[in-house]
Amino acid sequence: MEAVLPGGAVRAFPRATPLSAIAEAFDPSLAGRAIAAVVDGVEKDIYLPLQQSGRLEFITPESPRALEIYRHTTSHLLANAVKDLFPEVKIGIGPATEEGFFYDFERAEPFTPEDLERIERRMREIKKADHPIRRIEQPKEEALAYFRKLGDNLKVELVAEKGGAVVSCYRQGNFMDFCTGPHLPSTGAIGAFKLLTVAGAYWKGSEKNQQLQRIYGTAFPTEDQLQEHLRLLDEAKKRDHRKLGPALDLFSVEETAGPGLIFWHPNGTIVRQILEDFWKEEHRRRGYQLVTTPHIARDELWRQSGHLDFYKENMYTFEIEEAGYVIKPMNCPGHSLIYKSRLRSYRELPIRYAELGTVYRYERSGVLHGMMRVRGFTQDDAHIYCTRDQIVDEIKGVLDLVITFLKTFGYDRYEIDLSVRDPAHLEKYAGDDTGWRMAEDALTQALESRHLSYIRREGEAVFYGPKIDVRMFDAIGRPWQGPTVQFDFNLPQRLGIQYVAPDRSQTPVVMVHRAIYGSLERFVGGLVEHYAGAFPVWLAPVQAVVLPITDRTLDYAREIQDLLRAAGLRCDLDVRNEKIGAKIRDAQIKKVPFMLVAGDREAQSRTVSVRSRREGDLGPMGLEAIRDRIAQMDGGRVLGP
RNA sequence: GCCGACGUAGCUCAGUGGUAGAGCAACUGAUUCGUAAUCAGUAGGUCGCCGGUUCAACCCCGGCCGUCGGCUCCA
Repeated sequence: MEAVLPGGAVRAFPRATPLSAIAEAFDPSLAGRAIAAVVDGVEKDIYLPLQQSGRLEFITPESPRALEIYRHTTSHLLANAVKDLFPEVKIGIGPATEEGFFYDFERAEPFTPEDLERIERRMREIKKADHPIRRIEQPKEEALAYFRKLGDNLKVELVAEKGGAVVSCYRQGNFMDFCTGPHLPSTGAIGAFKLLTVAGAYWKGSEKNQQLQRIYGTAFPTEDQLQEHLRLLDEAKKRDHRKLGPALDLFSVEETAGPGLIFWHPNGTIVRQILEDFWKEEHRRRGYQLVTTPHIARDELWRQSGHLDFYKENMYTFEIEEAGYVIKPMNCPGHSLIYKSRLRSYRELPIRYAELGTVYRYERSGVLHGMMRVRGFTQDDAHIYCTRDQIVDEIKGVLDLVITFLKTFGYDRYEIDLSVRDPAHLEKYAGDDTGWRMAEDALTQALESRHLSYIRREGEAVFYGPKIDVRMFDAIGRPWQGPTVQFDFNLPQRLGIQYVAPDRSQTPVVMVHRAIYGSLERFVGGLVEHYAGAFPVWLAPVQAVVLPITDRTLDYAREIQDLLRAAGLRCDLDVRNEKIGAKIRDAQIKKVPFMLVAGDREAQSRTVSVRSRREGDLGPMGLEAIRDRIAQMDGGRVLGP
């Protein structure tokens, strides 16, 4: 029997040699370090024997796959501990996740933070006991009988639904769970872990089912990695826009006015307006026409568009003089009315209508989240109306726009999803087959012509058309919902959006929805976290602050402020009777990019001592020089310090 | 909406049934100072809201509102 490693190394072994022994034979440094193996592409527990010749690969704690195995095994450890402490609890599912792991439990009493501590202590005891973790393959009936006897009805349901005639379970000490594996070879092999929170979660993710208690935790091979992860969580907390936003006086949410409604303060409004101006400029340049549509409209429009059927529970409606009205939850019907206000010829296509349109949507209270998920928000919405042979160019144009924006804001890592129909259920989609194929081809072609890699997601398209979604990653690597481009085969049909073709026939138009920011609220919230509140000069609400050392230089300081203001820069002046250290500290906390210290020396030489919020003291500079430097960073949309 | 936790001064947080506290911020005064907090004083609270228990409630109980962590849903 032969084992082949990825490097090509080959060795012979007696039949049924344990994988761990093979690992050690190949490379003594792997002894006790290999946590699992991949045999001919299938993951196996490390203590299992090799039954026939094959290609082998070993998973060590450093392997990318290792994390998931550690976490999954830790989730079993969690369930094991919970069962020990609360035998009456029924266990649900317990997978590894991106950030750690969880396990769902059914229990009448809620788990308290004290329970979590007890559970964690028990987990450590079981880890210390170092029980071997062993895979058991048994007839489905036996596994069912086992969980039935324990009264673990959730598990019984799972085993019954999944698995073939023979199912695999993993046993450690007195605890056994239904699982495909692989797992670490023993509880002692488990690394560093920590339980984090408990939350409600519906059984099998459906609101119709009972709600279970989900205990979240995270786990890593080493304590250092765990600590680093906790540090990152802490860093994310410091960047939280819900904390920084009000602290930097950007926005607030007012209980009196209602949840999910954003009040943009002067500082936030500066950032917002810069985004709006930049957006308008880029759109006009690319042949978009700006439009403005009303915030309310008769319900008839929404009946025609279909929203009253499929979007009703998200819409605010009211009645005036016996007529029903809707507060707009979307801009597309309005734009389409402008299109339809007269006959359109193929000669005027494509038509691109763009609007920073404020919409209101009822969102369930539990989903609201700072500026990210709100009930009133402004979409940077545009709709492209074109013919079928224009769509590839149009999509290319949108992608170019998207890339420009991502670059400008410093989102240099992103992923693209192409969501297409579920080939198994073509009947649930609006529009004709040729249209869908053309649209999908157009999206693909455009992506490829721009050399953008993407992930094709079958069945992820919405019912009215295929789409491209961009996921952008912020400065600390977290993903954010970014730009989106969607075809719509439904609305043109429902609203009769057509153009007169060269043969004089009325032809349905192709409609594309697209947004770059998504919503100004969400985008600005994202920027706050991306920059940790330290906006680049071009976006900073205050770009520079003049700090006089004493009242003697107050007039000189005013002069500097005026000079910068005259250049169109946003410059504050700290007139408080404070020591320079205190003024600097406060400017640092407000994350002002430049501090301009003006004391007697500077007044004498008509200079300022420049301090950068990131680089500290830069020494004295001439007034015009610093003004020009800041103006250059402003105009050039420089991202640096 | 559902499960759980939380809600005390502008902010961060003490306060376990007997008249509500600190630091920072604010205000006033003194100080005029060189790269992340000068000193002193003053003011600031129907303890989220409503109801109940009690001689007495920030504290115990119930309802509601809001926030947070999730689920579900989404720009």
